[in-house]
Amino acid sequence: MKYCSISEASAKFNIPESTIRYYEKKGLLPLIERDENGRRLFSENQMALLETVICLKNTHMPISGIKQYMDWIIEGDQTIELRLEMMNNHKQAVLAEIALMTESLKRIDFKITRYQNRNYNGEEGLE
Amino acid sequence: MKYCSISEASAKFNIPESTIRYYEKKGLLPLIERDENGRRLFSENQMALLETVICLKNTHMPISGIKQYMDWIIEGDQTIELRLEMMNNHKQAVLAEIALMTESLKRIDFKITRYQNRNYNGEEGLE
DNA sequence: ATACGACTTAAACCATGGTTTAAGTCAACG
DNA sequence: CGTTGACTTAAACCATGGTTTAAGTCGTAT
Repeated sequence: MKYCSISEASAKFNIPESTIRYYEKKGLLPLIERDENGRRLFSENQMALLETVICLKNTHMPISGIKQYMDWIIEGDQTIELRLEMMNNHKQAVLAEIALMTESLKRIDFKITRYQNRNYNGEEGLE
Repeated sequence: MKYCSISEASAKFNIPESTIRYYEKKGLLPLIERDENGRRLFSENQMALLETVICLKNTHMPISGIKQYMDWIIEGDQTIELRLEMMNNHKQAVLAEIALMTESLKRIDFKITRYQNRNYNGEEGLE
């Protein structure tokens, strides 16, 4: 099994080392091993967990939620129902956010079109 | 022309009055009129501008960016090119963010499926 | 030997985006 | 007349999510 240093993990996922340390301190990355000098060793399992953290972060789950999820993973199989429910809820929240952004983007597109055509016919106000 | 009070604007867009005041203080809502007692009066134009602020906020434009856009609106037609460029750039940023969220959602969906089927065949690690 | 680079820690610091508080003004209602 | 409700202000406060700093340890290359 190959292990990664923090710099390799940082480079692989393109996030600062300081952020990885911060995540560990916040409990998002439990069970990270250390070498004989106290340096973090990321196993493939840990790299997968880090990728999961990033994935949840990309979809705007708060730190507290990610921590809860990670705590449940560590607890083991008896938390699968809880994790399933959490991911289902999160999925709905993400879909709602994407829908809101997509809707807002329509209005932005409308502005772009208006600016491109300079359609100011007196009905449009200031914008 | 009908005017709205801050409480009506708050109710219409479902955001706290304190947030509207904060936006005005930050320069996102310029030229708001006042009645003889100093209370804010939102014209239809102002309501449209507030909706624009909310739209940009929904798509995660920072306050500083929204302020720049509003400043350009106040400046008038000579800033149309700048506004067009800004909205085009912002649109690309929003599309990129939606793409990232959509991609991350795929991984979440994969977890959901795995939890539903309880497919733990020894190759999956802890999750 | 020493200096460099990669790492460690705890704690301080920072930006962003609001929210809350305290103190006050005004108009209308009982 | 007084109190209630809707509003005003400036300033303090807060949560979130990191980032930076300072001081130190280790292994390796010169």
